[in-house]
Amino acid sequence: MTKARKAILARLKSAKQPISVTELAKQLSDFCNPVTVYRNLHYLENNNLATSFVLHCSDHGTERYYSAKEGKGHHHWFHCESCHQFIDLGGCFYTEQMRQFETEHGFTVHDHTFYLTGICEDCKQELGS
Amino acid sequence: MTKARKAILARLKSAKQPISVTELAKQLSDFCNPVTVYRNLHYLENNNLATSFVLHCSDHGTERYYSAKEGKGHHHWFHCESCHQFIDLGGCFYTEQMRQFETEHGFTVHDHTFYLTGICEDCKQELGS
DNA sequence: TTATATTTGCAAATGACTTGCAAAAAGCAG
DNA sequence: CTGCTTTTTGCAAGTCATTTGCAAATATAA
Ligand SMILES: [Mn+2]
Ligand SMILES: [Mn+2]
Ligand SMILES: [Zn+2]
Ligand SMILES: [Zn+2]
Repeated sequence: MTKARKAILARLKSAKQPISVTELAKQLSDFCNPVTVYRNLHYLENNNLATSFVLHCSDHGTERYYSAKEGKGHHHWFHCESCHQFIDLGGCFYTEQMRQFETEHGFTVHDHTFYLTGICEDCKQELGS
Repeated sequence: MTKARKAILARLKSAKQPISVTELAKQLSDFCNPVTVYRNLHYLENNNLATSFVLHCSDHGTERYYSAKEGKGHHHWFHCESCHQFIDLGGCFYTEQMRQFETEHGFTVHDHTFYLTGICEDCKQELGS
């Protein structure tokens, strides 16, 4: 495992929330090239060391966010469109319902996306109201 | 209301599922410019005549999909990554849970995204297995 | 119909993400 | 350690959805 690879994985592990590639590349900018970040994130995801999802935020547009995959299963998140922090909503609670949909409609689910966007408690206060 | 606007809204209304801007622009290509499609979709959404969401499909990448907003509330969808058709999962059933999350975490939800991706029944057969 | 406001097309820009290619680093055998 | 093979990296350039500036065309108001 190369040092760029190690650094990226370490950064993902130390984060308590998903990070966008843009942000990650910025943080590692004097360590490696953005292209290397992209390539290694693919590598990490293919090797089950990381997971990602695509989220659209009004300020930052559409980006892919990554987290390290350490034991704990699939989580869902709330994203604050003011401070851009994520709040963990806990483990996935849709497995049952997805099975239901599968039998009901005959399709096979490969993946699912669920997230909330809005304003977090702290930002509500800072922005008054 | 201009004729481009009317044509776009008509197309959205006649569709029984969300359409990507790319697809919509292609369908209306000898009628108006893609830029006009983009601009009018923004107009329609701002005026509550259409809704949209961003979805990532392995084949087509990340795109925004639009539907006409005719009475019926917010729906969720399954997207087939083989034939790229959407299957309606019915009206939104998360309002209750979102209120729950709001009180639990103190944030205010402005929007939410939920969708499934996979292979539809027909495509499973065609692709054997 | 004329004046004013809005919309359209075209060309160019943006921004996330990918790709070709040659140099650099990592793995491996001796 | 050393020479050799494989993988990874950086750089430049490309792709693709979406946006923007600007002047011409169209719609709306007077
Ligand atoms: Mn954000
Ligand atoms: Mn698709
Ligand atoms: Zn916040
Ligand atoms: Zn299908």
